[in-house]
Amino acid sequence: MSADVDKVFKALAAPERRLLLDRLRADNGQTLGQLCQYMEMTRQAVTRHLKLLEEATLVATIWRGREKLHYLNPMPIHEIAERWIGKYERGRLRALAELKEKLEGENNG
Amino acid sequence: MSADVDKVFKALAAPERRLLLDRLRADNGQTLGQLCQYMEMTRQAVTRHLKLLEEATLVATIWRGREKLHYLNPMPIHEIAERWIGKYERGRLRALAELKEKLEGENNG
DNA sequence: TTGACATGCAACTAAACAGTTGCATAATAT
DNA sequence: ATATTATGCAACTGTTTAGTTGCATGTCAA
Repeated sequence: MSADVDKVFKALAAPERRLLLDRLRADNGQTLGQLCQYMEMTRQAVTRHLKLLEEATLVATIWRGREKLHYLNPMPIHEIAERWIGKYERGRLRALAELKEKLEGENNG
Repeated sequence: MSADVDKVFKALAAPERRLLLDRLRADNGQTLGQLCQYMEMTRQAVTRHLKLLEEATLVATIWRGREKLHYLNPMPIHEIAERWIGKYERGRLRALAELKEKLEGENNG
């Protein structure tokens, strides 16, 4: 059901791929050709980035004739926010206070 | 103020580094030696992972004598949740519905 | 049915990354 | 003072990743 967390994190690690997601968020259902317009690299390179996004299930595709439409799937990002980042949000202030105290204490002592 | 987003995403991309963060979350302020116990690699390799986490400001360190203490800084994760993931959460259901509709439509048509 | 177009697939290259080994330095303990 | 401990730094290696070029395939339009 949920995409492999590691694939999602790895897919999100490259700014080029985050840009592709941003473009789909702004205008969903774009073709490869359209997405290439924003990218400073060959079509084939863009294809690879999209493949990684697809394998992380961050993007789903549909063929329409000879065109391939790309759709954003926000679920994996949602799941990371819920399950992984949420874990770090709980106790965030505690950790921050602890960190601040330590840093200040060591500097003065 | 806020860490470079790209560094944070890249730092989070490796499961080894996420494990280190998990260990610090469970027990903050550990030394390099302690952190090495959880990792199946040399001390020097762990040092590099910690360096990347530190450069992403996900970890802050203090020297205590010859020991280096490592503290989790949850702020960058918080900021990513707020500024980046939040952007995708807004309109999440819209995007999901749109995706579902497209997928089903094309399969039947 | 031919030409243009949208895309896929594969081989290659260059750069980035993760890990190793070996040696150096500084703090602690005896 | 000396040995031990905790760590840093640098060179090297193997693997992964990002990008390129070239060619193949299928769809659409004239």
